[in-house]
Amino acid sequence: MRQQKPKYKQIIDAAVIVIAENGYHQAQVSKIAKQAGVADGTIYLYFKNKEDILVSLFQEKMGVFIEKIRSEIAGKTSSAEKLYLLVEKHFTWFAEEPHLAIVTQLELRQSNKDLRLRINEVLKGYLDVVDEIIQSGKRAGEFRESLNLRLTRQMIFGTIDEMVTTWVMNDQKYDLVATAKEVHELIVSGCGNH
Amino acid sequence: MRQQKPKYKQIIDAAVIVIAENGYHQAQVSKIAKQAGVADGTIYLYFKNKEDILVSLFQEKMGVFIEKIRSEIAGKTSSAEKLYLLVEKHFTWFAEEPHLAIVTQLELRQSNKDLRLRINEVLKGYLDVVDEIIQSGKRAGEFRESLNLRLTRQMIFGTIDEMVTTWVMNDQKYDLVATAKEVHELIVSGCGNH
Amino acid sequence: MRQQKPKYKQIIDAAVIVIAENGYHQAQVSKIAKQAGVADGTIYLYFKNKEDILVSLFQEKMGVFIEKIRSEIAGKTSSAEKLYLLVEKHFTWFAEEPHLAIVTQLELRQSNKDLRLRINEVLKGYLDVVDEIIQSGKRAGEFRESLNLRLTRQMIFGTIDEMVTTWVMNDQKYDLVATAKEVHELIVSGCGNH
Amino acid sequence: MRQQKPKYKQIIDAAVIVIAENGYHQAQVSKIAKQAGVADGTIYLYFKNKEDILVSLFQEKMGVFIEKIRSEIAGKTSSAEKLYLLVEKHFTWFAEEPHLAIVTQLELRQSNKDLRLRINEVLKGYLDVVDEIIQSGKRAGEFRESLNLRLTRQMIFGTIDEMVTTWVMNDQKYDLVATAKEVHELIVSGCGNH
DNA sequence: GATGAATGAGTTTTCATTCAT
DNA sequence: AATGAATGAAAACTCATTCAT
Repeated sequence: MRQQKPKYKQIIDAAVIVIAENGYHQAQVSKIAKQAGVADGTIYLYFKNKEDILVSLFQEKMGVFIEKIRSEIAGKTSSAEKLYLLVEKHFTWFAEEPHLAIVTQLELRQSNKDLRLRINEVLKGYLDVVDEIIQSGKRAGEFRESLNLRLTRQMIFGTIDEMVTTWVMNDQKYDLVATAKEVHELIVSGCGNH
Repeated sequence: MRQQKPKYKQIIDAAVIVIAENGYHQAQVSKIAKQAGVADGTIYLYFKNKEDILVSLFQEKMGVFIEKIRSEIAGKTSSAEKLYLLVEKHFTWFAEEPHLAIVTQLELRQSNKDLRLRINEVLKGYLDVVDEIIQSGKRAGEFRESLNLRLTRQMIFGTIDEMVTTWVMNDQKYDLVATAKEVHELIVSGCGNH
Repeated sequence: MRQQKPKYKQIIDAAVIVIAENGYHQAQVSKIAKQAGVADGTIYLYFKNKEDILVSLFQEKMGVFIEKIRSEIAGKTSSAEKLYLLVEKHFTWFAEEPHLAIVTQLELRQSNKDLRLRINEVLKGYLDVVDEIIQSGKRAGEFRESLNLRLTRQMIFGTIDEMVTTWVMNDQKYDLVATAKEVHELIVSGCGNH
Repeated sequence: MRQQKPKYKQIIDAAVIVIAENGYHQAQVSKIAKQAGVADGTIYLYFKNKEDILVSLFQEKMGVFIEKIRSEIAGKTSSAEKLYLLVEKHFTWFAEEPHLAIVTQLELRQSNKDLRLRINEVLKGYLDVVDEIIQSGKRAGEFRESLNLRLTRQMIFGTIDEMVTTWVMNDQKYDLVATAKEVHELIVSGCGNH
C-alpha cells in the first residue's frame, strides 16, 4: 500500500478538482501543486510522474468504491438485487462526487493508450464484481445458463458507463440515480417484450 | 457539401492510417501530409486545422456507414431483425476497417471536450437510427411499451460500443462479428431468465 | 518608367487600402490581389515580389507629390514662402489621403532595414527639394549663412515627419493642416525669443 | 517593480546585442537565450512573451536615461542650457551605446502598432522632460510666449530623433555628439536669419 | 522532507512564391 | 496575359521534470 501521509491524499483530491474544472490538458502539475498547497517538486516525492497521479487517483477512488459495493452486496442472496445495488450505488457514487464523474468519464479518457491499459487494470476489480454477480445469477437460475460471461459483463458495464457518460456530457442536469430502476430492468430483461 | 477532389479523401485516408499506427499524439500533420503524398500546407487548403481533419474523418466515415445501415434495415419489418442488422453491420464495418476501429474507439476519444461535442453531433445520426428501431419495435409490440427511449438507446449504444472497444483493446484478436448474435440476444432479452 | 497598364495602378491602390486597414503584417499578397480584383499570380507579372509592391507604391505616390511641390514653389521667390508651401502641401497631401498617411507613417516602417534603405532612395528626391529651399534661402539672406545644410534638412524633415506621425498615431483626429503656419514659424524661428 | 535578479538584466542586454546584430526579424528567442546564457524557457520566467522583452528593454534603458537627464538639468537655470544638455546627453547616450541606438532607431520601429503604443507610453516620460524645459523657458522669457507646447515638443523630439536615425542609417560613421551645438542652435533659433 | 528556479524538447500553421494550364 | 492550387520553410512558447539548497 502507498504512503498514507496527508500530502498524498491532498494531492489526489487537488488533482480531481483541478482536472474537473480545467480539463485534462489544462491541468498542469503546477496547478495541481498550487491547489494542493505544496510545491511543484513535492508532487514528485509522492508520485512517479504526472500519469502516476491519474492512475493513483483512479486506483484510490475506485478501490474504495469497489469495497463499498462488495460489502453492500455481501448480504444479498438475489442476483437481481445485487445487480440493482451495483447500478444504484454506481450512480449514487458519481452523483455525490460530480468532480470525480467528470474526471473518470471525460478527462481520464483523453489519456494515451498506455495509461488506459493501466486504468483497465484497476477496472478489473470492478469487472470482477460484475462477473461474480453474473455467475451467482447463473448458478441460482436467475440468469440464463447460456450467458456468455465476457459479453454479459461488457453489456452491463457498457450500459452503466454510457449512462454516466451521457449524464456528465449533459452537465449532470438530470437525476441519474432516479434512472437506476429502469436501467436495471433494461439489463435484466433487455428491450424485448416477453 | 465539401469538395470531393481526390486530395480531400487522400488526406482523410492518410489520417486514419497515421493515427491508427502512431496514436493520436504522435500523428503530426507533417506525418499525415507525407502519408497522403501532399505538402504540409496543402492540408490547410482542405481542412481548417488539425482538429478539423478528425471531425471530417468521423463525419465522412460515419455518414457513409449510417446510410448503409439505413438502406439495410429499410426492407425489414421485424424490429429484432433490424436491431440484429445494426449490431452485425456495426461489427462487420469495424472488422473490415481495423484502422478506423482503432481511431474511433481509442484515439478519437483522446481529443478534448469541444471536439467530442462535435463528434457527438455526428453520432446523433446513428442514435436516430437506434431510436427509430426502438420506436418501430414498440409500435409493433415486439418491444415493451414501457421502454424509456433515451435509456434504451443508451443501453444499446453503450453495449455495442463497449464490445468494439474491448475488442480493439484486445488487439482485435478474436472474431467480433461472431459475437453479433449473442450481443443481439443480450440486448433484446437482457441477462434475465424468462 | 514602369508599365502603366491599368492593373499596375489597381494593385498599388489596393495595397494602400489593404495595408492601411489591416496593418503591414496582415496585408497578405492574396488579400491585396483580392482587393485589386486579380489573381495572386498576376501580382508577380507586375511586381518582382511583395517588397517591390511597397517600394513601387512609395515611389509612385511620393514621385507625384514631389512634382506637385516643385511646381507649387517654382514661382515663389521668398524661401520662407517656399518652406511654408512645403509644410502646408505635405500636411494637405496626407490629410487628403488618410490611408496613405497610415501606410507611410506607421506600416511602411515595419519593414526591414533593406527596404528602408530603398525607401530612403525615394525620399532623396523630397530631401533635394528641402535642400534647394535651404540653399536659396541662404543665398537670398533669408536664412543664416552658417546653416549646416545636412542638419537643417534633418531638422526640417524630422519636424514635419514627427508632426504627421503624431497626428496619425492620434487617429488623425485633429486638423493637421491648421498647424502648418505654426510649424513653419517653429522651423524658421526656432523656439527662441528674439 | 520588476525583479532585479541578474537574469532579467542578462536577457535584456543579450536582446540588445542580438537584435542590433541580426535585426528584429532574425532575433529569435532562442538566439537571445543563447546569448544570455540561459535556456529558452527561462526567458518566459522573466518576460511574458517576445514583445515584452522589447518593451521592457526600452523601459529599462529609457527609464535610466530619463533619470540621468533630469538630474543633469536639475541644477541649471537657463532653459537654453537645459535644452543643450538634453541634446548633448541624448547624442552621447547613443554614441556610447551603438547597439542600443540601432535597436531603438531602426529595429524597434518594425514592431506592430500595439507595441508602438506601449513604447509611446515609455516615451511619455522623455517628452515630459521636454515639456518642462519649454515651459520653464517660456516662464523665464527665454522662449516665445506664443509657443504651442505640443508642436514645439514635436519639433524638438522630431529633430533630435531624425538626427540620431540618420546617423544610425549612415552606420554611425560620423561624430554625432559633435553636432549637438549646431542642432541646439537650430532648435532655438530655427533656420531664419534674425 | 520540501522547495521552486531552471531546463529544453517538440509541433502547428502561415503565406510568399511558383508554374502548369 | 492570367490563373490559383500547391508548395515547404520557419519559430514562439509550454510544461513535465530535475536538483541544488
